[in-house]
Amino acid sequence: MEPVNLKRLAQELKLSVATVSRALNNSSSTSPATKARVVAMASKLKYEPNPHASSLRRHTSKTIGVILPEVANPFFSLVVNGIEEVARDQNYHVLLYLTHDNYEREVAITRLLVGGRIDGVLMSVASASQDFTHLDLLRERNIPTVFFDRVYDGLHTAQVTTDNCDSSYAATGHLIDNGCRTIAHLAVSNSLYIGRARTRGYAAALHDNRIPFDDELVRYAQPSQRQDVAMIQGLLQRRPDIDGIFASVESLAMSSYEACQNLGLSIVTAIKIIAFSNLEIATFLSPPLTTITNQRTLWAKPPPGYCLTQSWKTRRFQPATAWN
Amino acid sequence: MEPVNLKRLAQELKLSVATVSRALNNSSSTSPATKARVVAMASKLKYEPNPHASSLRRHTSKTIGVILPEVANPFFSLVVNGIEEVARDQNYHVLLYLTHDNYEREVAITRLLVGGRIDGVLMSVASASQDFTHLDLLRERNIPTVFFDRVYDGLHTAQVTTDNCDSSYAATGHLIDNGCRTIAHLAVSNSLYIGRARTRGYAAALHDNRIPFDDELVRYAQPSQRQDVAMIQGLLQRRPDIDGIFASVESLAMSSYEACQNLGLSIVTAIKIIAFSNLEIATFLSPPLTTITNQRTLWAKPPPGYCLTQSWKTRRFQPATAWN
DNA sequence: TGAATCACTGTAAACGTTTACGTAAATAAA
DNA sequence: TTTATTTACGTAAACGTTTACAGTGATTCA
Repeated sequence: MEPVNLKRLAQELKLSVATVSRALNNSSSTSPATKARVVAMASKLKYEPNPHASSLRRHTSKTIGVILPEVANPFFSLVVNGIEEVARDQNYHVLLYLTHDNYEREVAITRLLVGGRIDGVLMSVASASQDFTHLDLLRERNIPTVFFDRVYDGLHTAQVTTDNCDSSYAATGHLIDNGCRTIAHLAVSNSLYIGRARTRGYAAALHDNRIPFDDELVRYAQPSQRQDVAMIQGLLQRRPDIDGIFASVESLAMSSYEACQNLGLSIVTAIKIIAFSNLEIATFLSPPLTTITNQRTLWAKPPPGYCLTQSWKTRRFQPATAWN
Repeated sequence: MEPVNLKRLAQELKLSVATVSRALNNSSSTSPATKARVVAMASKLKYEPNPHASSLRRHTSKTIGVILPEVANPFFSLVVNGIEEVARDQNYHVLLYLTHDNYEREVAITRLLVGGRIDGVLMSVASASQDFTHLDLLRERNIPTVFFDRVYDGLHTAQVTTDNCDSSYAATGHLIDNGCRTIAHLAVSNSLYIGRARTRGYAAALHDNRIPFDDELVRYAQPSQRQDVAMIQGLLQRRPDIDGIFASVESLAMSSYEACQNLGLSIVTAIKIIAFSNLEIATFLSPPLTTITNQRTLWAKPPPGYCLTQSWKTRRFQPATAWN
């Protein structure tokens, strides 16, 4: 079985490979007649160009790499959906890599991508990352990079993020307005800009309401969900005065639900929970979870240059809960 | 700025390109001394091989294409997680494509992949597909293909699926055992094997319990979630005798929750709902949703040849609900 | 000593495309 | 008609890697 490539088409049509190639890329200097013959034969033999040959020659792959912590998470699911959709519309391909918040994995993946496999990178940094030198390689090799959500502010590139500090301030304030006085903050990482921003908003809200900042109340995500639950249970047992939880990611909210259930603590009555989340079915949770939702924003056109910070709008307090 | 490729390394080391290539692929016939020199220089210059050149030459890309209806869905999220993990372990790359259950999209994507971009395809067929000729192209071009969950039984390849008929029989039986007599079945598609199998199990359970099969009670998913809710509301209003719903996918269960809420119908008391679902937080739903869970199975080794049907285990009735 | 083997390296072709350049015929301008 | 221009196509090189093959010393064996 002969392969279907340009050479094959050329033989079949008694033309040169170059002419066939030009005809298919509807270059200007090809006669309409042969162009028609070529496309007819191409569709007859179901010709599909070999992308590796083309990428090698053109130095572009029409492929973008997407590096995420995980995909089993409503927020990142939405992100992947959006990325794939836009990519497909532009005839781009999406290579997906998951770090599972593992630093070594992130480094290994980044290294893989600098060989020319992709034309650009979309990335949400792993929360376990402390050292970001591996990301500098992306700029050294001139690979356009956009950070989103969990951004790395060290590299001077485009980034897409929410107004984390502001939203966290509002979320914490919302708990305070509803009577909470001892509010735990469950954070992802303090080496990431996003983590620091959310903690900053939390602290600012406490300060403006004359509530002392208590270091013991700020806890960080563990490597596994199981450990998260244990950590939260421990915290709630050590500090029975806690009457509010501000979770900076959805999974920590769910772990809080589980911890409260295990301890027999009534959510809403005893402890109110608010979280950054994109869970569509938050209303059907028992009790409904108050969420801060990252709204999807569409870029009408690419940003001018690569050093712009675009932020998501966040819609606050979605949906209505039992206590607000 | 000179590019970092084999030629560059060869110049730097005063060796031929071939020797450098052999040293890096630790071929047998290279002296340990030069091999060491080469890898040292490669890591110094942060050399990464160009995958397109390599793929072109080797006729393999170490890349698999994954074609899914969507990713914003706990089941497919889990699937993507698993695929990416195994792929990364084997040094493979994952190209992700989403069909959004759109037939034309699926055809277009399939065509894209036959040009040699990928070494194999993992696919869950779009529910809107009626015609499967586009999939035959995959076999014509000898592209290894594995269908999962929403399988296409026309092509004689490996497929991974749940014991749909059996699980549906059990799920429907579970509703009947709990007193339901008028059970609606919300299905995805009847052109897909999976859809037919699930409906078959539903019908068999009715039959074995001497409940007549009622065509009006079998409804199919609509293009949008909003329309699903409207469809279910319509059904429930037309047929107030419905006391059970068997949803063949999670989103239809969630739409049922919404429909019941809109109509003021009490789930559990008035209507019991059971669904295929991988929603981890199903217990936290109000009321908890009874689910049939697709358990993840690991293939210890690839199947012998490509015409084996491997099935998932399904764990039934997870988690415990208020009514069972 | 000569032939045979071995370890290592270089030469060159190939993978399938794209594209600068050359060339021939056809057309336009003189 | 001759000359310039255009149109359409072919030739060949390039992209970066792999690999069959050949070549070169060095070592081994007879």
